[in-house]
Amino acid sequence: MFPKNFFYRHSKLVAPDLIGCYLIKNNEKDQIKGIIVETEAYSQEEEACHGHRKITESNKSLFGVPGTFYIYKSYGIHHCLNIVTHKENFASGVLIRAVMIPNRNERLASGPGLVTKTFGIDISFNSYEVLNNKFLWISQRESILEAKDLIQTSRIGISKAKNIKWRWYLKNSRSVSKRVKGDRSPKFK
DNA sequence: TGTATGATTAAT
DNA sequence: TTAATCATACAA
Repeated sequence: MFPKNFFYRHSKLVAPDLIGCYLIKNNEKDQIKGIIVETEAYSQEEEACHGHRKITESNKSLFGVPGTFYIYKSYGIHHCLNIVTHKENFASGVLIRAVMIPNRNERLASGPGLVTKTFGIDISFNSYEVLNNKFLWISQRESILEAKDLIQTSRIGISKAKNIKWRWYLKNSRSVSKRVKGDRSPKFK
């Protein structure tokens, strides 16, 4: 289980800790399970965060209780899944960018819009609890990951605060959306 | 009321 | 590199 205050920390601390954890969804007849291999942290104090400017109807769940979901629609097409972190009434969260198949280094969903598409996650999960959730939840990873297992780099697809390195991914995973130059992990075919 | 713009993806 | 696509934010 997660420590009591796991999500009550800065998003830049929670994001790397979510790598290796399981994202699980129960459907009527089956269950889908993946290992999180890529995350990004966002926080009110920097410009790329949706809540940097002010609270609105669409971003208000990002200001919610840590340990709940923040889901938004991107480019009018894709849903993106976040876990709210840090503290209430403060915009902060971790974007789940890629997930791989458990026990096999194979692609399940590489890209935030594909994660929600693969799992069938839409806005209806917005602001629901991450733990103690019967339909969609996250469970703790089984093994300890060390810093050498992760690559830390800058976030993708943003126009502001590009210098901040708040993106993490599992080294050697075939299910990452984009690798840094020089990372020679085998590409998924 | 009008316009610009994404925490993207897939195809070129 | 670019089109697709649309709700939202913000200006006027």
